[in-house]
Amino acid sequence: MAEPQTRRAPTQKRSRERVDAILANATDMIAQAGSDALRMSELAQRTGISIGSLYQYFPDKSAVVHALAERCNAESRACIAEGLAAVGSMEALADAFGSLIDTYYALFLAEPVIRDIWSAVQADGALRAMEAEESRRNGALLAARLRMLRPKADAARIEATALLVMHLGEATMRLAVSVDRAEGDRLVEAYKRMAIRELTAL
Amino acid sequence: MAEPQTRRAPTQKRSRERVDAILANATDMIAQAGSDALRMSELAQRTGISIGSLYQYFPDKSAVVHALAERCNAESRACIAEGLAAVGSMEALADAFGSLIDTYYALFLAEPVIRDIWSAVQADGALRAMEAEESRRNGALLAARLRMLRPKADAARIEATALLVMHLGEATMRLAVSVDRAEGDRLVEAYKRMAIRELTAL
DNA sequence: TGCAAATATGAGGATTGCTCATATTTTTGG
DNA sequence: CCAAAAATATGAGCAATCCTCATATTTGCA
Repeated sequence: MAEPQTRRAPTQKRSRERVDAILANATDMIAQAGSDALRMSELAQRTGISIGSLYQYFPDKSAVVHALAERCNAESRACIAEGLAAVGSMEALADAFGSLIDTYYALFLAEPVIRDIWSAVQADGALRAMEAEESRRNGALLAARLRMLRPKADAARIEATALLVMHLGEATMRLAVSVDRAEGDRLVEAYKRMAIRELTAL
Repeated sequence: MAEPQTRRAPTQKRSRERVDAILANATDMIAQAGSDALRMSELAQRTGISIGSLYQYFPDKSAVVHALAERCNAESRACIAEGLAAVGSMEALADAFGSLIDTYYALFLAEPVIRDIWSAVQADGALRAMEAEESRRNGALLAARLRMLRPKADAARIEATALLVMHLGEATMRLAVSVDRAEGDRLVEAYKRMAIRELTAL
């Protein structure tokens, strides 16, 4: 573990502010020109620091993208954990899952840059693996609830279903925000129907 | 249309052979070292041609990846078109769809490099858009059949469902080939159940 | 055969991630 | 309060890589 994203732990206040400024500027750049357009030299210039200082905080470009992705992941992880926290029945799970998807979708719509950050992640081999891990973690979260609610069901099947449902949820979001709003809504609705039916059928 | 992937149309036999050799070597390189490791200079060297010649056939690196992806897309497009060709009832559609997925899955398992080519596509902004187009085309193929079989159903909903089912099929494949075989099989089975249920419910 | 068009070549221009020797600022110890 | 040491900042420049273009070679054709 150690320090996967920042080179030196930003202990001083100035350091933390600087890391925040770097990430904010990186987000702006990606939002404005797409994930392909993130240039380390420009990022340093925008932040008002030298290229060397930028590399003092982030060991490489990948780490900047990683940090951005980690923020998104943390946010959605929190959504998921909170949404599933107090679920005690299959009906409650279906409801919770449905509003979870709605929240997640709203988040994607409100922050279109999330999609571009995802693209940036996909462009980097190491980060793709990290993202797969994240998917698996979210699947495990859902699987844990399902095992509680369906103690008789086959554990492996629960595991696979939970992973699939989460993974396809992400895929649906990315598709939904890339089409016009009305169709995006229909896609999300269809996904919710499918997913909830599959979960309750376990 | 014109010539989206090769700079000059390979009219002479030598040219066609050369293009094939380039693509074969590109496939090998991606298979061996991942999609990040495709170097134009190395590709030229392996093929036994100069870097300049390589650029005579492909306007840029993106075009090489595009050509590879186009081959995969053509193959799966053919699968889909063939599989859905003679479908006359909803039951037949369900069957056809099921074995379509099986075929597609087998293709992915047999050619793991397909996944890496997909990664390479994702790493390029323009190619991502191309891939979205492809997804939409496949969705349209399925939607056409569905409109025949369900003339009363809402066209927009059919459209959205078909697109979603196709898109999630691709997402499922990518996930399934990245985990161990037994779990991959379970994921594909779960997806088939979900998708067929959603289609027949239209 | 001889000329024109097509094709091949690879040195080098341009871009960009990243390093490292040096300079500056901050902290610490007396 | 000062000097030494530690931490941080700087940006010229290295290395890797994509791609161009002026030149050389090969091919097709009259």
